[in-house]
Amino acid sequence: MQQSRDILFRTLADPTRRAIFERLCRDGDLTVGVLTAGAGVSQPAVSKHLGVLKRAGLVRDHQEGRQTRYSAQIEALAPLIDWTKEMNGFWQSRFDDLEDLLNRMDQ
Amino acid sequence: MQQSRDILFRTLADPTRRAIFERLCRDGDLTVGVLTAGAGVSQPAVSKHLGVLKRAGLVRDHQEGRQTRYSAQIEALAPLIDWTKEMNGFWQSRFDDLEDLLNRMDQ
DNA sequence: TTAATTCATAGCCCTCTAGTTATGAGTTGT
DNA sequence: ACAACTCATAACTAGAGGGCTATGAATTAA
Repeated sequence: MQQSRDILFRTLADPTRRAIFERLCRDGDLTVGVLTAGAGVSQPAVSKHLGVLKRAGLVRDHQEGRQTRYSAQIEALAPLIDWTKEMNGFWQSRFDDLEDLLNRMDQ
Repeated sequence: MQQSRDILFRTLADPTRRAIFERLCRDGDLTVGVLTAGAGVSQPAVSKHLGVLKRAGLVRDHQEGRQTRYSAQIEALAPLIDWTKEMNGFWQSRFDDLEDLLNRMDQ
């Protein structure tokens, strides 16, 4: 849980990798060759990034002849959204506590 | 913009640093000493993390005698939320395009 | 004034990772 | 069968960054 959250943050921290994921969100189902063309790094580098993304659950792959097509798994972003909500919750709850205190002081 | 998004992701990627930010979201306004006590790393390490968080706009500091109090700036998470929305948007838009195509095929 | 406290900075080390080239495994076309 | 292609893996390098200790600057207490 915390582990997967960690992996997610670390995986998305690299700009090249994040760009690949963004591209897959936009354009759907792409081969390694197509992704390499627009990535600005070598094909092995792209493959490595895709491996990391896959282990984080952010992409899926399936073979199609001699090429591999990758697609984004948007649901894998859920822990990220949960985390921001949690932080907002902490924040809000502290605000509520303050309000409670002020109310009690009114009495 | 893209730059600040990058900085935000990289800043939140480190677990120790993220834990410090989480703590500040929960507990509000804390000194470096208090943060160090629960951080599991040395005080200089904590100070360095706080510096990184500050440059990312995620925390604010103000002097209070010889100690420095830090507090979370929850609004700084906005680019993160925007990004996830953007990814979801791409995803949804592709889904809509597919729907459009299917509708046109119906005619 | 002197001593103690609180934090930031400097300097160093060590690990982790993103990049590269080289190559191999699997697939398609001739 | 052989050549061309698509991608993954191996091996290596360089740089970034997170950790530490040591120390200095500023404030408070004795």
